Amino acid sequence: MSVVRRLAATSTVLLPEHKPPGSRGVILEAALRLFAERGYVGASVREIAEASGVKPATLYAHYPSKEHLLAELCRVGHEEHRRSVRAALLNSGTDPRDQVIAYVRAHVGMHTAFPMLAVVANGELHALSAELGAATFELRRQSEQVLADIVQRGVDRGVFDVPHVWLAVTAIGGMGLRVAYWYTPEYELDAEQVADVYAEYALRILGAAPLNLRRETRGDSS
Amino acid sequence: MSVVRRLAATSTVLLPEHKPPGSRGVILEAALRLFAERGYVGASVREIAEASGVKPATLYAHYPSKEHLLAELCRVGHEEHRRSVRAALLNSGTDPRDQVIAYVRAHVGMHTAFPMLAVVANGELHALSAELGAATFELRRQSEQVLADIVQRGVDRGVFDVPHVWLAVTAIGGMGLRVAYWYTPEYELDAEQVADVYAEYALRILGAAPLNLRRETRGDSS
DNA sequence: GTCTATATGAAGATAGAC
DNA sequence: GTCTATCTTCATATAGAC
Repeated sequence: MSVVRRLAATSTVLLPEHKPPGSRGVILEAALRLFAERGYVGASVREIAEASGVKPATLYAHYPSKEHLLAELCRVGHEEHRRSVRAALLNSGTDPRDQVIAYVRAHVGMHTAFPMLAVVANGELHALSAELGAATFELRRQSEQVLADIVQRGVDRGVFDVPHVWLAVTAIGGMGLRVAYWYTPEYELDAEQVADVYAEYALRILGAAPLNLRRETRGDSS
Repeated sequence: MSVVRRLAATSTVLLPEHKPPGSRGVILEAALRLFAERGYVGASVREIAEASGVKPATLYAHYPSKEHLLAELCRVGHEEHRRSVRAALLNSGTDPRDQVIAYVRAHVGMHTAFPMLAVVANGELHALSAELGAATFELRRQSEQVLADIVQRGVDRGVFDVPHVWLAVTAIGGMGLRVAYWYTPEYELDAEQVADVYAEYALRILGAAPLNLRRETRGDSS
């Protein structure tokens, strides 16, 4: 028995739209939990099968290999991330500050809503072969670029003021990534509140005029 | 062959003071590299032995088990982190802003100087049994608490203004942790510059009056 | 699709010579 | 301390009946 869990979350949380029907979906969900808790290499096909209520051989009727299970989870995770960020940006207007708020709320929201998916998709991507991982890797690169473009546009307009654009992107992206490891629904703040606070921190990193929480705590809206 | 490396760094960087003399040290360093690149479960005793230039059985003359190798690396990593933060705080005076700068520079500096050690000590700690991991886990808890105390003290003095103290700690700590995964000595900024920029971002998260980089870019020092 | 049974290799660890 | 040789268990994956 280990001294610390790899992540705090205990429920799998894989949406119906992420999950194929029947045994295929049950197996995928079991793999998600075990990959998240023990890592890709540390979770065995036997364990995944047992957690799915089938025998190990049955698994190979649905997925050609354990690696294909990981590839599907990485793909689903990054697609959920992209879907969430895109939807948020479509509702955010043209102000770079609003766009950062939208991006960070979606980014953090994905990591609180699907912590296991985020841990696996980000933290186990390296275990995929070039063939199975290339598509997902490209999705990840694009997600970073979207934020970088927003930040750069804000800098160009004089709305943001940062010592280094790319380091702001790594800082904002990195603090959001980590949320998947410690967040649980039992946390004193709910996911919305965490996302709001992190969005405020992102704006502060960017040297942007405060929009959000400060309005409530100080009453000095713009 | 994988599509992405788990971390960008390629050199092991284990200081003489971290490393026992003789074969014991060579084995520890080989384990560090392999645990960092493939994870604890993904690196085999055979590989570690081969990378050390010894046979697998020889390894057991120095460490009672593979898990003991990981335990030593986790301990060394967290002790280096504590040592670095302590030294920085002893030179930082009593102003919470200076203390945050000192903490973040040391925190980020540890993650740029010893990326493999940081990745293993943080990212593989969960693989340790309660018995072997308890001491290291306590070190990690204390490190977080040190930052939390600094932030709380700044808030109490009215120097910092944050919507949520603990979320500021997770944000600042988390963005620093991630540095170990992407930083290499070939990066366009050197480690000092990265640490400085991240310290500035931490101050901004905390709503502190700018001290550092702004002075150089704007000339409005306090 | 799911099973039983198993092939094949690699894992962590140990015995005992030198 | 280091080696050769090996024990035992577990890994991923497959064959073929139902």
